[in-house]
Amino acid sequence: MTTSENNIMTANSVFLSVGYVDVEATLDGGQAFRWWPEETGGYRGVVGRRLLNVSGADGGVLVTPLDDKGVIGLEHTMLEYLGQDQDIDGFRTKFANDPCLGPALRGYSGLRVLRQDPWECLFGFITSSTSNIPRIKLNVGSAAERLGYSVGPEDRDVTFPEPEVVAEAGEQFLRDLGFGFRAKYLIPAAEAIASGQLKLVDLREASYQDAREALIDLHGVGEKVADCVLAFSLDKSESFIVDRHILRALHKWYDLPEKASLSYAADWARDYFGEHSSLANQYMFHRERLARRASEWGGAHVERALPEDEL
DNA sequence: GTCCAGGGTGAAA
DNA sequence: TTTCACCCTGGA
Repeated sequence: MTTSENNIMTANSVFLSVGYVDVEATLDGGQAFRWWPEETGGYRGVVGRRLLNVSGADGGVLVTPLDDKGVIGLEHTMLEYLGQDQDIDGFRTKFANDPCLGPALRGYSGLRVLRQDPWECLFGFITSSTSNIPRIKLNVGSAAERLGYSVGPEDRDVTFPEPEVVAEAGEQFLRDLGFGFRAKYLIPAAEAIASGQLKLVDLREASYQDAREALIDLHGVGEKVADCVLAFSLDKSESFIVDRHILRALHKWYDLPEKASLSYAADWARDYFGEHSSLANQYMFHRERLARRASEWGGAHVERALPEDEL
């Protein structure tokens, strides 16, 4: 990873000169589930063992430690977490004239694909099955509060519990926290990782296909969840996540066969977007969400001609 | 109060 | 390939 010399470290915070980042959409937009807005601005969360506030700043982000460990190491940690080594410039250039992404990229450049801890990411997306973001945050947050290690004054200021601890807690514990049927998937997954049967971090070095198959071998991990974990924690920028919203977007903007299944659509998109699939995926998802919100507000019909000033 | 959707998966038809 | 149960929370 290259660290920009324009990053500025002071006693209380680190400014990362990484260009404009939409902190809300990136940290609290469905990639990660343990970032919370603070009344004083920015988002509060834990990365590794560090309790942080991350806020948007002119030309980058400002990272402020909320624990007593100072700023040492934060630059490296957060550049990595924010996916700064991804080929954002190449992506922007290559798809500048794309029917869906072109307009989005011209008016909007603040999305990043996070590089999270693989275990926390896997836990979060197994939990996401037939759920919604508020509930996922509720579930993941409560499990972390009960099982994680405290690194700050608030209940939420905890590290994510190790797989051993989750495995030890057991299925009924998670059911009592409101995980529902997902509890019976999470415990075996925790056991597989705790035992070393599945070495998650090693999948960063594996091919996309091999890593994907290894994840899908876990009960409760299908193609969608696997692609989320691959994109958001295992360095697989060729991963493209297809849910029903993305499928609709693909039909709207591209010449996709009428009756394409989710699986077919994902293959098509990976072929089309290549190594930029995960970035394309985030921009498409965000654009679709903005359009949906706009229509829910009873406002302008933005389904077809998306006004660039709303991007 | 009821109804329903929510960034799915696995098993059975 | 399609259908259905699986849990449960918040909003309509």
